[in-house]
Amino acid sequence: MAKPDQSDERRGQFLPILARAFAELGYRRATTAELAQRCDVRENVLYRLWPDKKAMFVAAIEHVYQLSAEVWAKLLREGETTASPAERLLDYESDHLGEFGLYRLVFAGLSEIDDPQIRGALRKMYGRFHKFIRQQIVDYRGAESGTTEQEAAIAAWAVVGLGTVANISRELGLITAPQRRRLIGDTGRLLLKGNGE
Amino acid sequence: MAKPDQSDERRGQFLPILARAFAELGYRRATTAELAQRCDVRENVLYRLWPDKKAMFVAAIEHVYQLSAEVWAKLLREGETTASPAERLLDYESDHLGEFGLYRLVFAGLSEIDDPQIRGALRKMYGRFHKFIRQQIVDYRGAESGTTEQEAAIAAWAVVGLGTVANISRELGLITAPQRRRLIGDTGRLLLKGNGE
DNA sequence: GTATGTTGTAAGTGGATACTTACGTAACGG
DNA sequence: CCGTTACGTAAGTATCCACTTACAACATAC
Repeated sequence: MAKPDQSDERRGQFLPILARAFAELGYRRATTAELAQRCDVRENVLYRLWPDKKAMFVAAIEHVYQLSAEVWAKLLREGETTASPAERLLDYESDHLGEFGLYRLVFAGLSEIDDPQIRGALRKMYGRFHKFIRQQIVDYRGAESGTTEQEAAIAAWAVVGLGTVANISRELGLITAPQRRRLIGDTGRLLLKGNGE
Repeated sequence: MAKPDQSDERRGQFLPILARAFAELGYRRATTAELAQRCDVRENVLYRLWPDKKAMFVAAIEHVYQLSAEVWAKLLREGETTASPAERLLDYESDHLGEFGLYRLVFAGLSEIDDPQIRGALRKMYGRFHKFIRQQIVDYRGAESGTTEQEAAIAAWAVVGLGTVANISRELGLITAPQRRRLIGDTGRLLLKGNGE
């Protein structure tokens, strides 16, 4: 009887813009007025698509994680024989670390960590990220290495820490690009292998 | 001619309270009204001690870093012979990780990273933290190991990442206390040793 | 004692901000 | 073609917050 609901399409259209705004400005400074302006609409248009600002932020985190996950999955599928999948991931991130601004969204979220919804979104995101890396470690080491789930999980957290500190030190201008590449590439391989037995 | 200026004492008295407030609430949500209430004074009393809210935050970061640094220095001085200083630090942090809330202040600061003053304070803090750890690594490995400054610096960043991710995953409830201890203790030792040669 | 500067109390201000309401318009289905 | 519903624009509101101002009480140096 009336115009068909195109809310989903519009959400998909605005999400990259919202994600970029939150990544650039942080949660508080990304005001709803600013968000609307960047989307080239009025504020209430955004409020028709999401119940509140928090929901926009949570959706942005989801969106950016999906983007990263797709890139990694593609990287794993396009199997070159020169290196193991895990090493290919490391080499890729050595050069493209955080290109979607995922970490800046995480930083923005961490300062709102007391909010249950934001906390939940971060938990989910970190949980999936960690699980993905842990699987890569298990695959890399192979069944005969005797690596326990526990050991792989801990090594995976260390790798996540590597990515996090690489982003922080880059944001603060405390590390050069070659150092960052060595940090991820070399230290990443060290963590990948583990302590040998 | 008048009352002597006791500003320094008062700043010292308020700083721990401010640091705790910023750590608990984050930068934006720690309003000046809240800060004043926790210090049991009016807002303008704080504004007589610091020019603005940013200066209070920067001072809080300094304060908390000093606290942590003093604890570590004491730990190094009280030399037990059972383990190397670096290992003692790791073991200590395995149990007392982030007890002064330094990381929560860092998270609060990271979302305000575009502000030059806050960025500067974080830079300084991270720089000194990293330098301290790097020195521990150099001392641990010894001159005969052939470890370059570069290698020690990169390993030190990895250790900082370990602490960072340990705090994040703890905040998000994604890691248990024993796992955290192994993450810092075991993986910390792996990074301390490096790749063997 | 008194001039001088410090400390405490109380109230306020200007601006920002998340979110809402009201209303005109246009597109689709029957 | 017409009723229903989505969509766009504009204005508004209530609240919050960093920071200020005005002023009284008080302690010290001389």
